Amino acid sequence: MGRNRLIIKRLNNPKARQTTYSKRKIGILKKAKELSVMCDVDLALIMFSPSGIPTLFVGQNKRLHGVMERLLKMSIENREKRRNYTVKLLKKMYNNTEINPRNFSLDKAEFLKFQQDQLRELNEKIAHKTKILSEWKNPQKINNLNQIQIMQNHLAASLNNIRAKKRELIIQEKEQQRRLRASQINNNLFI
Amino acid sequence: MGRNRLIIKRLNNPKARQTTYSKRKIGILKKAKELSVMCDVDLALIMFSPSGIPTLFVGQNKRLHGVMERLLKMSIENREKRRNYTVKLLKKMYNNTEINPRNFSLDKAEFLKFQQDQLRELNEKIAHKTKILSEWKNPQKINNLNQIQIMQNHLAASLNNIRAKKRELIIQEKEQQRRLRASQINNNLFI
DNA sequence: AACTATTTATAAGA
DNA sequence: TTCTTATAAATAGTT
Repeated sequence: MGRNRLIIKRLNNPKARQTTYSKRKIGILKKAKELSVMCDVDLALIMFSPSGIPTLFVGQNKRLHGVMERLLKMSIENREKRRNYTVKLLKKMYNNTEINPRNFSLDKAEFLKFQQDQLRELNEKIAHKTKILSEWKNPQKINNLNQIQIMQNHLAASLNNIRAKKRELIIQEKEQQRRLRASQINNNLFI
Repeated sequence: MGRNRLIIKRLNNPKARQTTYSKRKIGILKKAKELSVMCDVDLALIMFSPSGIPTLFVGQNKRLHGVMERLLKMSIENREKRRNYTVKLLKKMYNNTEINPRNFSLDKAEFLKFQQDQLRELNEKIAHKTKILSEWKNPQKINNLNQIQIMQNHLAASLNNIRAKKRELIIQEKEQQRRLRASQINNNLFI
């Protein structure tokens, strides 16, 4: 394209490489955007520049978004941490039985099923917590008189507690300001 | 481009959308390949066609490969079809250079990893919800004065709401009892 | 960062 | 889908 026809191979001149990257990056991002809009396509594009700066485009669907963003943030050192986290999680799932992370491919089929159960269970937990949270945020939605009484008592207690905490924090803040002023006065003595 | 200038917006005609996707997909894959080769760039591109068929390109560095493959597993049941399709497409792009299909195969072990990621994500969500819930249950644990004020207002409002709801429920209950008595009296007339 | 001669991509038609 | 071709768009080299 342009003044010359290029053969597609690695540009050896670093300056030319960077320049071409800058230009073509804009080009391909535009293409990605056009494609995702015109054809209503779920699309993700991620690039790491020659100098290591990442560029990300995600079109339409947000399901890809989280994954891509995590990928983007994931630096090499995090990757190790992440692996350790996964191993820890697996251990937990196996009731703290010691497992060799390199060996858990033995009973794949069964483990797959086990994981599916775990996923289902976690999803149920989330749904439950979401429900409870919504009751805390909008307690008037509760329809049972006993539960309402319990919640009312709790809310009243919480309100008292939080007021106390607030007073405490305000006193702390004033005390801090007093000390600050005192130290400033002391400093002035030595000027 | 081509015979006409198009405005970049969603093509409403499904046939045109599919056709344009087919053409532009080849185009953007070529661009991705060129960019990754010429500029020695780590690049990944994933698309889901209007009909749901995923296409993947990963350039240069293999680091991205695993993550991108896991993305593809979102529709693991279409695996064989997709694999053949992608290989065919790539062969075409690269002048029938042989491609090792192994690079595009997705097996149980990899799906397992994908599930692990999902598990991790769900666990993070649960942890987050648990934290928020604990703040609702014990608001005095919050240590930020602004947040405390917000929470206090919310608690006070909730308390009012729940008291109103309680009164409402009590009135409803009394009304119900009154009706019950009334109907019993009516019934007695016919005994 | 702009320009422009050329190459490349692609919309429409077959 | 595939090919053809007129035309729009991208971009290599230059300033």
